[in-house]
Amino acid sequence: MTSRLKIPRKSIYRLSVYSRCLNRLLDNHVETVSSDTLAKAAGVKPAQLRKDLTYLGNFGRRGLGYNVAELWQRINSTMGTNRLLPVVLVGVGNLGSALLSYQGFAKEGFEIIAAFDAEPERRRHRQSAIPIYDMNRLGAFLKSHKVKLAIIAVPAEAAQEVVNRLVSHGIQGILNFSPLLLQSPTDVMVNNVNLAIELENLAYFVR
Amino acid sequence: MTSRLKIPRKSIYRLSVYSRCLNRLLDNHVETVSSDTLAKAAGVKPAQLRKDLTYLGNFGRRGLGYNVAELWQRINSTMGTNRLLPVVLVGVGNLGSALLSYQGFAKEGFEIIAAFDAEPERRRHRQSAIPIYDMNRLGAFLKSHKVKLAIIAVPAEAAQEVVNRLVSHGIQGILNFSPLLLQSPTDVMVNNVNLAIELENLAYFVR
DNA sequence: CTGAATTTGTGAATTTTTTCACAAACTATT
DNA sequence: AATAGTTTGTGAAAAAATTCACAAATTCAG
Ligand SMILES: NC(=O)c1ccc[n+]([C@@H]2O[C@H](COP(=O)([O-])OP(=O)(O)OC[C@H]3O[C@@H](n4cnc5c(N)ncnc54)[C@H](O)[C@@H]3O)[C@@H](O)[C@H]2O)c1
Ligand SMILES: NC(=O)c1ccc[n+]([C@@H]2O[C@H](COP(=O)([O-])OP(=O)(O)OC[C@H]3O[C@@H](n4cnc5c(N)ncnc54)[C@H](O)[C@@H]3O)[C@@H](O)[C@H]2O)c1
Repeated sequence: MTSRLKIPRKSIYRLSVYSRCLNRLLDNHVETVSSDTLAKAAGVKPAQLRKDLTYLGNFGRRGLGYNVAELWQRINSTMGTNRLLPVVLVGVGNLGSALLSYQGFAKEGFEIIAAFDAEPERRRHRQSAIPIYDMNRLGAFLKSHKVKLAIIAVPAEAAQEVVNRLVSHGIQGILNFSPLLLQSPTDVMVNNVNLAIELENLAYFVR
Repeated sequence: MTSRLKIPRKSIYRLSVYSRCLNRLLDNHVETVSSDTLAKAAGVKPAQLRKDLTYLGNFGRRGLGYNVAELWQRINSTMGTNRLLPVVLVGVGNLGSALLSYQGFAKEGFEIIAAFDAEPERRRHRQSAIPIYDMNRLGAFLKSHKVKLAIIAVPAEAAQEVVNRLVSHGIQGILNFSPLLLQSPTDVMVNNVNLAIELENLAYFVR
């Protein structure tokens, strides 16, 4: 299938997981993998894995399994994770600083190319190759660089205003850490990471 | 319904969201709210909100809506978020430090009562009311305090080993930040927070 | 080359989740 | 107390997601 088939959101999440499992197989120089083995590693049922993969075409070999390198390649080109994607960060407080100094993003396909804060001077002591700018430079920066994704780690009170500014400057995807439901146009996607809700969920099922 | 009905996982997540919306209504001294209004605030359809609430019993008033205080009370007692829940943190690096200094958890019903790190002395300079212990004190601590939940923010290489230790000392719910799928007994619940996967997801749907 | 053993790909069946749509219950107004 | 207007609660319908189960394709051992 060369046409761009609509892949369900949940499948996209799982494809990311599969890709990470494949990384480890590649590291171990494993050449082929069956849906059974890969599914176990990814924590899903084999039939689901196979169904997910049909969105990318048919390229498994019956009786043998999938070629690890090819599968990896297919998933990553579908997900667009072949190239390093630029991201901006807004809010360099406790959490933002941790994100800034995190080396893992590069390995996972992302690069925070700049950070912004209402009080950048307070943040200057943090040594880092990534520049931290004042918020008044946000518009110009987003205009000159073609960034589509942003992470916001500002206090809840400021989050909606920051979203509005990001949206007005063309940001299309936002990862939000503030524990607040943010309003945004339908063509701008906001993914929320709410640690308290995750903990609450654990607490409920634990008893 | 007084019997403990099984509430679906997705409903539990949404109940957490509703609870947060209700907090704001309480702050504003709003007394009643309709499913329509609350659903809009929570970003769901009214029918879904009502269906979710039926797991808690019937206590809306037709023609009027729900009493905000009562609804809040019912959700929170179902979720067990009336009392402050103790949590331990393992790994006080960049991310763990941010979590430790986060004041927001208390407001959301959780309290990090202790942190553990393989190199606690490196972490001592961080001033905080929360003690940071060496890993060899983990077992004794978990035995004396009755903690069921843990957050792990250690490097990926160490994550599985930490899970094993936590599980062996009776931890039943784990919030995992390492970008790795961890093995655990079926009666121990692990929720993963994987920022790279969230970003990848955004990136895909943004283009 | 043969036959047993694997493993994919996928329609169909099943399960889960969401949405619809409306009677019943209540409010508010006059 | 009658009427008009809301809003819940919920079966039933629809949609979405998962799982089953098996024919077809291929491998592999001898
Ligand atoms: N720290 C955590 O572990 C943690 C955990 C869960 C959720 N969160 C959420 O993440 C967000 C950040 O938390 P934090 O602990 O890093 O907070 P923080 O107060 O340490 O940092 C917030 C930063 O945002 C900057 N800021 C404030 N208003 C701004 C604006 N209008 N524009 C740009 N920058 C602005 C501040 O200068 C500060 O540097 C909060 O919404 C918090 O609720 C944090
Ligand atoms: N920092 C981020 O923004 C970020 C973002 C996404 C994911 N993560 C993940 O979160 C985890 C922590 O990230 P980080 O940046 O804070 O790492 P870090 O290296 O700054 O901190 C890790 C801490 O864990 C401690 N540690 C190591 N081995 C241990 C063990 N066996 N037992 C107990 N403690 C041990 C170390 O002493 C250190 O203090 C990693 O798995 C990382 O991939 C971090």
